[in-house]
Amino acid sequence: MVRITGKRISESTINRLSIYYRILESLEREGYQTVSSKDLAQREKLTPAQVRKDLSFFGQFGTRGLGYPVSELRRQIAEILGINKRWNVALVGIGNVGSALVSYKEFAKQGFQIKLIFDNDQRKIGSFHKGIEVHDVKNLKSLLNKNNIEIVILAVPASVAQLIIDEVVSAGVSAILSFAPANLRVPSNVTLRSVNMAMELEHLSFHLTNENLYYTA
Amino acid sequence: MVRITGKRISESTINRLSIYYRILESLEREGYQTVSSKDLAQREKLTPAQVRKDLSFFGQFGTRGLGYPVSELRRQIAEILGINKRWNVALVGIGNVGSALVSYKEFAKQGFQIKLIFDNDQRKIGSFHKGIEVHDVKNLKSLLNKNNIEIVILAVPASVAQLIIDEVVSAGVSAILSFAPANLRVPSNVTLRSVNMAMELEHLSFHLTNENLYYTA
DNA sequence: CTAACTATGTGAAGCCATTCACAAAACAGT
DNA sequence: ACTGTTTTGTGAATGGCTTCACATAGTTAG
Repeated sequence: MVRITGKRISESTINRLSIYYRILESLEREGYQTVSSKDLAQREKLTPAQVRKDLSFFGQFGTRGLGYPVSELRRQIAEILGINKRWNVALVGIGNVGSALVSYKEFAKQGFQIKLIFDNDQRKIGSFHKGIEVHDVKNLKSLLNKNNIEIVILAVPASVAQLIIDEVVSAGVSAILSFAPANLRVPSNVTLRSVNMAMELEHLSFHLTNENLYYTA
Repeated sequence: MVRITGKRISESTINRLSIYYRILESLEREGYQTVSSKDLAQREKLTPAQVRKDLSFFGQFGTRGLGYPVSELRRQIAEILGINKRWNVALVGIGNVGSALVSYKEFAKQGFQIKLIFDNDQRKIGSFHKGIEVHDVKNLKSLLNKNNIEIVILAVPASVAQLIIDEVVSAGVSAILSFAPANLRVPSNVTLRSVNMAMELEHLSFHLTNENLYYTA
């Protein structure tokens, strides 16, 4: 899908970069100086070739005969993933899921800073969550622009998700993370990631339901 | 990966079954009797061939020249996904994320019933959430067995996630949904789905960071 | 400095999911 | 009943991701 200097980078490769990043964080804490593609692969259930191929899309980071420099590679992956900078995030919908997300420490740790919260419930508008004021969703577009919001997190009911997405897109935001249990559409220049917990559970129940049939050759 | 009567079913096919299911729910509400693979595909951005191939793994549900019967197909997919029955679910970790999950109505709607909650915080143990008592995680294994828990949802810090997974697995549970931002391991007979919100955001920041380079041929 | 070893980087091969294309089957109108 | 149209179901072709395999290059020990 994605190309960088002429090469196509698959979504799975990006996923694995996130995984490598976490492993490298651990290795750094554990005091390792270098790590081989073999060791890196063993920590997950991947092949060494996969690790090398993934990294090769972005440059040459290793030393033959020695492996990859742990700290340096971690830094490089952070740069590739864009998590070495700060991102301005807005959250739409401060119900159960939204509240949990505001308190989710992992976000801030990685540079994702929630700057604005929106809701359409008059009782919530004006209240504060973790020091952030809840704004009326009517002012969504103008406030997104004024605050240079780059990423929007959606924690709203499925029924209104598409409406809000359209507005967010028209405000020029091109990265959206949705928690609505709905199938949503965005233009091709916008990246939408969708976490659908119901779908995850359906995967599990599928496997539970069909586990005795997996190998019915 | 998965085989049913000799055919390999990919994870993506299962994902799409969930999607078809939601579309069919809508179509049913809208009063449609039948739907063609073409119409079904158009609602998502899929090809008609994809829809037909996905369904063909599980049987023949359509009528040539006419299409698929909406209600009947929805019912059939529900059966394939195993969401026509009730599942006993336990939740481990009743922090921010855990609390949101307990209140998440979509779960119950699909037959996923949270029967037990666990935590290791003495202040939380004995309290109630939506009518469900919080138990000491020390009693995890015995209570999972006693209550015939089939699915476990993990909303615990990354640092303890693997420990709890190991215990859950040893209790005989073979379906786990984790919200811990960690890379986790399970035996091959256990299905683990992992929702890692930090990874989702990293995807977004990758795309934001590299969007000007996508087509640098 | 040399020899033996280790591990990267990458073209080629293999494999798996998606798409194509068409025969088969049912519908609809006459 | 017949003809033309619609749409499924599926083997074959395609395309893309993963794995293989090896040349290359750097390390380590003597």
